[in-house]
Amino acid sequence: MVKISDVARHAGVSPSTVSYVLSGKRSISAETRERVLASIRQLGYRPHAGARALASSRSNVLALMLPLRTGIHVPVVMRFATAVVTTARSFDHDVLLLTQEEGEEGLRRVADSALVDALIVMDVQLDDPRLPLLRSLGRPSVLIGFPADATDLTCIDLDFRAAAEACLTHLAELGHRDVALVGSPPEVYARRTGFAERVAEGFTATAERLGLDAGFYPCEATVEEARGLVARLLAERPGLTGVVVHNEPIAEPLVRAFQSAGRRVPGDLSVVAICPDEVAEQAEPPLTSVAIPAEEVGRRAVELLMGKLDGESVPAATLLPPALTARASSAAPAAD
Amino acid sequence: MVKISDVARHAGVSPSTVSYVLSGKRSISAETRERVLASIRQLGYRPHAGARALASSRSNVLALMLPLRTGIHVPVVMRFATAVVTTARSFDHDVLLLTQEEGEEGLRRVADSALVDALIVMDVQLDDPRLPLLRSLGRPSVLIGFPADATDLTCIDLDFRAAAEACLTHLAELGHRDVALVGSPPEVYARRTGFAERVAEGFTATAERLGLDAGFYPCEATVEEARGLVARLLAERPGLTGVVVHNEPIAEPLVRAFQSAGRRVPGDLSVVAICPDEVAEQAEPPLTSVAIPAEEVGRRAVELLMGKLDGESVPAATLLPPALTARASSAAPAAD
DNA sequence: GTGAAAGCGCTAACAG
DNA sequence: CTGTTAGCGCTTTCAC
Repeated sequence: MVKISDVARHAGVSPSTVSYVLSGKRSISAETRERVLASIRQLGYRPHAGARALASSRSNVLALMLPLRTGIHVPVVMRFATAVVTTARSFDHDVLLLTQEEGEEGLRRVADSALVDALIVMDVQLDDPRLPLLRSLGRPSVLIGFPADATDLTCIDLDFRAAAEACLTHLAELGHRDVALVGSPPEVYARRTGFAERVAEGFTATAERLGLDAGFYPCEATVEEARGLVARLLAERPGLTGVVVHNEPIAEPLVRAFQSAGRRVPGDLSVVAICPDEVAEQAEPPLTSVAIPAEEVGRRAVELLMGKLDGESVPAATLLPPALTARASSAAPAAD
Repeated sequence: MVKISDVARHAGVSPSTVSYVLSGKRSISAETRERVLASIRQLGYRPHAGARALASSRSNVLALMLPLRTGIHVPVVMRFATAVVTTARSFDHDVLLLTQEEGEEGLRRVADSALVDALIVMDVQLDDPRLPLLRSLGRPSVLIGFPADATDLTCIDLDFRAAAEACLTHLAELGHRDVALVGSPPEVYARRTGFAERVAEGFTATAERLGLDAGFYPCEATVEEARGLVARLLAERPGLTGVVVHNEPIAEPLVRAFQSAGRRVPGDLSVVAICPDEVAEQAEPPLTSVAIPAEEVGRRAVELLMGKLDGESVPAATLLPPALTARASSAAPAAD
């Protein structure tokens, strides 16, 4: 293994000079720098990560804890992860993958052992058991999602309340008066997942403000449950003309079920989804939707973390504004 | 930060004794061990990962390089990843996430800097540019998938050739004589992905052996392409009664398209898929399928790697036998 | 069964 | 602008 002293000898300088060339923490004459860089290249030198972490108390590794539980849409998680890794690399950091199952103990382990410098956690519950730990860890962290009490924490997410509002406003502007929210599976609400609740709140509040007839229906993410719910909706709410879906896997099955029941989409029933753009675009018909900006959330989570690592003060809360894209699944309701 | 010398002082022993208690590399009297462990617990001691890596030249971290390109089914990738992380943890290792985009340079970086002890790479092409690097890296690696030339490499995967054979044998035993393979998108074959080619080979060879009429049809993973292909199949192969699908996203759309064209499944047309069990179970009708054992592949990849790290000699090739589960999408062809 | 001490390879004062 | 040197916290000989 080639080490810093080998490079130093080869370039005719001291080890510290090599170190400073690499870190840029003090100015080096152009010629020495070039000579050192040439030696580094020739010898194929790579600083030893462990030695560097020991000497500098910086590992240049971030922890990313991902959810792998039910009710979470996997492709969205992967897109977050990709954005996090890619952005971390652009800051010369690597990413250590933790599963949600590792819980608080996992976070403590990688933080206390100095394996990572900072942490990103996804799928934050309103009353998440990891919160006290993250506050006391002594290492920067960023939460993707908002807990009930975010004191002393840095959070980022799509503004789900505004997203629900945008969906409903869109339907109301088209003239819909009787609307329903088809939500995530009941277990998601049971464990008090922030984004799911915020959608429900935003929906309810906006419906009230706009004076709409509104109902809220959590739903398992299976085709059968979607069919069952459609049957129920048709029976219970004969005047229903607008549906907001916040449950990726069943968005399309739901449309299918309405069509099987003889309802045209968007002729008789308009559907608006909160889901990734690809899901909305691939659907038949393409769905009007508010996108979940996974890439942007992941990228900005890392940027926030880097700011904190550099000692900057960063905003405690970042709510990304929703963007609604009108597609073929929504239109004015048929005149009675 | 509490360090090993703090623990040593607290327990009234030397640092080396603490180290040996933790590593178990030499025998310690029961009483000292208990005393040391108590001190560790009381002080909340965690060995510094970097210091440990520096002193032992072992980081206890594995690199996992995941594909994020088109034509790959994301949920399957996530299940691999989960299995890898979970298994790695059971061996007291962590997992560093790399994206395929980082390529050879990324692998070299984490290996040469001693950030990781060993590497797992997925989505191996038949002629993968990372192969020479992996051979010369001086660190153990395991490939998920088989390249054309696996000399000096350790590989594991489902036996895709046998999987195709199992599908076709199943159809043949039911009495089908005119069959088709609906394959992955053309780009997957263009970049010579091993598993896709092996399915095609296994299909072709088995069809020949069994004397079946057989055709091979790569297909983009979109609903339109699936519909287009069905139209083509109905026109070109009027006698077709059995289809093997190796393309998760369009398995169900394909069935839908056949049904729209008036073909009953499995009455007129039997469908067998190579896909994860959940996809097969969720489909309507549930699909007879050969499962992709993501969990087992991920777990065993880590086990192989651990064996190599321990200096054991492990099998160079591990081909997991396919398991076909008969479901509602296959039956004997209608009598003419 | 336990301790002392020499590094592991790098960074960051300190010194000039 | 550059060099010298003292650690960073741990593992592992060597010694008893």
